[in-house]
Amino acid sequence: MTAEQTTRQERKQRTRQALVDAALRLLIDRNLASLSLREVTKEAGIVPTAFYRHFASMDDLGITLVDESMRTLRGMVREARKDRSSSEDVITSSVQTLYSQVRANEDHFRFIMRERYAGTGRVRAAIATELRLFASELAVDLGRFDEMRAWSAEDLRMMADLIVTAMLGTVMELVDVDTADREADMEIIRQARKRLRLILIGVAGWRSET
Amino acid sequence: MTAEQTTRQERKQRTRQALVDAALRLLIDRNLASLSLREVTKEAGIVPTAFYRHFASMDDLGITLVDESMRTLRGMVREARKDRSSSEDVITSSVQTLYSQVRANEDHFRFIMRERYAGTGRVRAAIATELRLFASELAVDLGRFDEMRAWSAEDLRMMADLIVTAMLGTVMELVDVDTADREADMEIIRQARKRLRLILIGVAGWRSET
DNA sequence: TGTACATCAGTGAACGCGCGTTCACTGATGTAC
DNA sequence: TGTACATCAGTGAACGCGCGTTCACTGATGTAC
Repeated sequence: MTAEQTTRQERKQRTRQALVDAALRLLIDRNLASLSLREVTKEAGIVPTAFYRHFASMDDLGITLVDESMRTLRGMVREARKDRSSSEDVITSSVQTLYSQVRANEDHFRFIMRERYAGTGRVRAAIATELRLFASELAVDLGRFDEMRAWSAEDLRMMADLIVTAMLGTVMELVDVDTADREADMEIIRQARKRLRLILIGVAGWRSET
Repeated sequence: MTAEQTTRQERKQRTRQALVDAALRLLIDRNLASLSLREVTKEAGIVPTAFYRHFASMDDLGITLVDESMRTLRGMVREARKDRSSSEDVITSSVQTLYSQVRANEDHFRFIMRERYAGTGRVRAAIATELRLFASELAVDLGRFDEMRAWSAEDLRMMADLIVTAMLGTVMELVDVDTADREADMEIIRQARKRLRLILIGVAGWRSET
């Protein structure tokens, strides 16, 4: 009734997002390779042929999903940096940030975890590249801590990989569809903290061989 | 020419194995959900309808693949126990065992890594159960070391999970199809050793909170 | 503001294809006598 | 050893279905004058 005008461009963008969201919804308990173009368009409420107005192929949509999900992941790190400066316990605040970010963007995290190894071709490669970049940034961050200022780049990188792997393990536990028991969340968080703590003790005692 | 008699039962078993092997071959760069019954039978050299003489469904074949692959994994641990007693360096011998076992059974390890998160329903559940069992056994093993005799069951379990996760990460690196550069193997092994060493330093310094 | 034309997101019919599954069958192997 | 019948792994035709993709279309929005 009010004069809200939506441009053709705006509505196209909205349909495109509807396709992305529909795909993420359908990917909750499936993987990309088993998802058909027709299913996605049906879920999004458009006709199959209209898909091509937005993506060249399902593979193309997959890349878009990687991009969008990775933006969420990077947003999490930004969030973690903020929280870290406001708290004294690095472990507790990092795990807490991880938890709230995962819960707020379950679909994105689940998609990345699932396609990381299962994905084919470009999608898998895109995730691998992004995660490598992600670990590199973390390594740089770690190098700023007093305890690790003297570490070699390689050791920092190993350390970052270990943390990323442990964190992704926690993400998987949180995002697992079969474990819908939300009361178990606190237990998962507790384990995540313990795991990080053990790694940090290892770090404190680390003397490189090389 | 020589009187080699093969029973009907033997030949049936052989065809069944041909189906399993065909599936593993096709799963090198795909996941189970995207594999069709007709593709498997074609690769195995039989007619599609004959599939049902051996498996009730593709899901059923999937469970068989999990069983067979997990037998390989358990075989690896048995091998590791043997090697360990003959060497003084636990880390070096364990990683060496892991390496040779992965290289000798690439298809099995790749299948497990891929379907661990990507798999649907029964297959995914079967892998999760087997890996949990696997970590439990490792926890018991760890409890026998002098340094960890006083550890709580929970701490031992966390420790085992951390090791399993790190090891599976190494397996994935080794088994990755995109990284066909076999000269990089030694580098992966070196990193795996470093990672384990850092974890063990953490263990040495560990004092439980609870 | 009004008109005439261009753009283009979404439609709907149609295509050929591979899919899982059914069914009646074949013919070699196994078994009973 | 020889015969008659039973078993059953593998065959091949047939089915209905959902798939990705093509194409000509519609009608609302955008643009030029």
